Amino acid sequence: MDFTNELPIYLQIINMIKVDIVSGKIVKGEKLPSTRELAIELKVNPNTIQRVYKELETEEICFTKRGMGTYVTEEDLTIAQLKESLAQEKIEQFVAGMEQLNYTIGDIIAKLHAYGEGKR
Amino acid sequence: MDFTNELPIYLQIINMIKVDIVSGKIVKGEKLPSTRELAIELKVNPNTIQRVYKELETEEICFTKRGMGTYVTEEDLTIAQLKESLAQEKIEQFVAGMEQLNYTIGDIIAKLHAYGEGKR
Amino acid sequence: MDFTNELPIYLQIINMIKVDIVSGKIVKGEKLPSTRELAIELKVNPNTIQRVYKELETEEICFTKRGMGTYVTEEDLTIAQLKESLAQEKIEQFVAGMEQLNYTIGDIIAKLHAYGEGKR
Amino acid sequence: MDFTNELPIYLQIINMIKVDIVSGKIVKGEKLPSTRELAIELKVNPNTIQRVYKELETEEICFTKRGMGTYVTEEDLTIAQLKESLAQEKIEQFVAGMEQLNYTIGDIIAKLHAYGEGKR
DNA sequence: GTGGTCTAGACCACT
DNA sequence: GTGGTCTAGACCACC
Repeated sequence: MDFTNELPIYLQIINMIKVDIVSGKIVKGEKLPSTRELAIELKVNPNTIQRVYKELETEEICFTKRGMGTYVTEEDLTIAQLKESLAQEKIEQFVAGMEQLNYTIGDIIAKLHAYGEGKR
Repeated sequence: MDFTNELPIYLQIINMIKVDIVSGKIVKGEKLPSTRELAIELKVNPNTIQRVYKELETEEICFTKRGMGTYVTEEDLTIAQLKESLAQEKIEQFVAGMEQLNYTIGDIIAKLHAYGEGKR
Repeated sequence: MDFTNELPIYLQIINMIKVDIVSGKIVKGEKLPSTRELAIELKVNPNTIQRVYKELETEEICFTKRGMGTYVTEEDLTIAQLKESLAQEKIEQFVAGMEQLNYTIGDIIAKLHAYGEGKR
Repeated sequence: MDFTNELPIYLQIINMIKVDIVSGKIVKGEKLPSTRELAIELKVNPNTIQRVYKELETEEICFTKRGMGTYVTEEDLTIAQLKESLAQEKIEQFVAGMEQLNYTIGDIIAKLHAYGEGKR
């Protein structure tokens, strides 16, 4: 795990954790590593992880038990919404990029069908 | 125009020019700015632009007339192939990202349909 | 201005600014002091003010122009909602405290009427 | 029970006991815990409780029987006055806070009516 | 000059 | 041990 300079480290870590939650690599209710642990693992300052966890908490993706640690929300709905919003973001970026190349949505869907056939 | 550090600047410029060609912002046969001109415009070292033009020539997307400048290819087919390869790259990245979120290709196509409906 | 230890300093500052906005001491669109300025004025670390401004921004009470400063939102509605929520919070605390003393809401209103008369 | 640093601990305890008396949680004539007992329960120095009881005696809210302990006054009037003064204090703080938000007494009463309706 | 990010290290409250 | 807050000081991008 290393960090490109384009995006703030803390946002990259947030995104990484979100993907892990949505993909099921981290399940609902699971305890996240302690701030110090994760800081060492990712070779960043504990304050950076602290910021990550705090942001995830204000987005209600995680919650905290004082003195116990930080945990992924128990709410399936929240996780489902998170998945939706991450997907929506990717779709918008993708479609915008393709439209820049003069593809219409119809074109894009056609190409995806072809791509799906190709992989089979 | 500014450059993120993730990708070498020259690759970012190459990509920018490719998109402009495919999208029709720069048309076939059109003259590109001189290396010095473009270097100043993008606040970049002229050598970087040299490298860009050389690479575009190697890919047969541009050609150079000695003493006259660098021009976009006249070949529609080359441009069409370029468009294809750029699109293919975007698709692969997009699908990979969505699969990381546990979406299948079928899911993705369905969501794109919905997205297309939503924009109409 | 000094800070009691009960509440984190940054929350106290946030609240102070919110009250100033709601009361009209700071008007919509107005520029807030720079992080460094306010830090010196309140004898606090600039990072603490940074945290304050960031939080106010995520609550959409302020917005930031990079290199220009932090400004109060232009949205009257947001400010009105802020006023509502601050008032609501105070009311709930007050009523809870009074109910602890065995006053009903009816009692409370009666006492407030009397208090209003008394001040006149 | 824990104590914020804003107010001297002994004043916080005094207030806690006053509320318990006014709310009826402790009834008139009832014996209060011994200083040592209460000190242990609240994890506080016994001298602090001594001071609390002494102050409550000065205010004639409690009285002491040598060798028997400290008791809540038998006077209904004293308790009623205590209730009044606690309520008055809360009202003043509340109204001051609301006026800081540009609410008039009329506004406040209207909002309390609405709040009462909402809870019903 | 402005805000934004990050590190280093400290102290606190809670379990 | 956990997270929460705060200070000090650094470097960056933008204006």
